[in-house]
Amino acid sequence: MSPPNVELTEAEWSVIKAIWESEPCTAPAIQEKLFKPTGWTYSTVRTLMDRMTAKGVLKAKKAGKLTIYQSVITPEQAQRGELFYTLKHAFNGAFTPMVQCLLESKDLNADELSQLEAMIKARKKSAKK
Amino acid sequence: MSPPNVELTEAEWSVIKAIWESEPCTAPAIQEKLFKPTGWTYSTVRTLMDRMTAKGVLKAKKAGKLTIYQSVITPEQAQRGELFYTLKHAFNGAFTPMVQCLLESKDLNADELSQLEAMIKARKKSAKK
DNA sequence: GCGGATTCTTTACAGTTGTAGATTATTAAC
DNA sequence: GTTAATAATCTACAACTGTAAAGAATCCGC
Repeated sequence: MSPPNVELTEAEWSVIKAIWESEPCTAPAIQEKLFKPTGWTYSTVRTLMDRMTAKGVLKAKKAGKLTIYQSVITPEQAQRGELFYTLKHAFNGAFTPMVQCLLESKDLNADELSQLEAMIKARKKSAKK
Repeated sequence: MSPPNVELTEAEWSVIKAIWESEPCTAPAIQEKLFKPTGWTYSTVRTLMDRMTAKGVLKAKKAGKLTIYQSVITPEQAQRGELFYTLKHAFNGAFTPMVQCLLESKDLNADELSQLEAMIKARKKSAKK
């Protein structure tokens, strides 16, 4: 059934990041992890997780009385989803301007820039063949 | 008052893009422009524009009975806003992985890659000094 | 098997977003 | 001046989001 179309809200991002770090996991465990940064109660986290399950980005299985959750999408899939959303809406799908905007906005040091260069070189090689 | 915090929804992106192309402009004009791709009625477009004005991304001025709209943010500001949102949520603020994800996802041709390389080189130069 | 702890379920509610109809005001044209 | 066109205002409403309380179920330890 192909990777589901990823569209995560801000709160859902927090949740799925916590899940990725410790799946399979339960809602109470995630709530505990998120409590420090967000202050969310169990109800809140549970609601989010159930909605995400309904959306297809998580899957839930009952083990006795516990509900065990797992992500259906990988971080990479989710990241790509977000990035493509932005690419499409904000940049009309134009890739180069998007990178340019990034380059101009962030204050990158020489190291980071070199790293990017290396990445591009590598890419060139593999693409070319 | 510094550039307002930009957070545009999907529909709002459509609207502001149309506005950028022809501001200052009226709601009927924008509705007409958007009708082809979206099918939105005047009411819809007008509501969006007024909400955007309330949010501070547009400004409206009455000229007789007409309301004339203008954007308060530039495309660059809006793009940066989106990009930073994604950077923060999906990539925990890590720039390099974000570019990497882009490089891996899109099938870029040699030309595009060279262009990126050139951009980085230019950046290096100006950053270094 | 009772009681406290843990987890789950149900319900709620305010704010935002996408969408638009109905009604009113304004204006330009006769 | 009356009318047709244009534009504006007001109101609405369902879906989605962020947030959570209240109550019910279950389980562990005694």
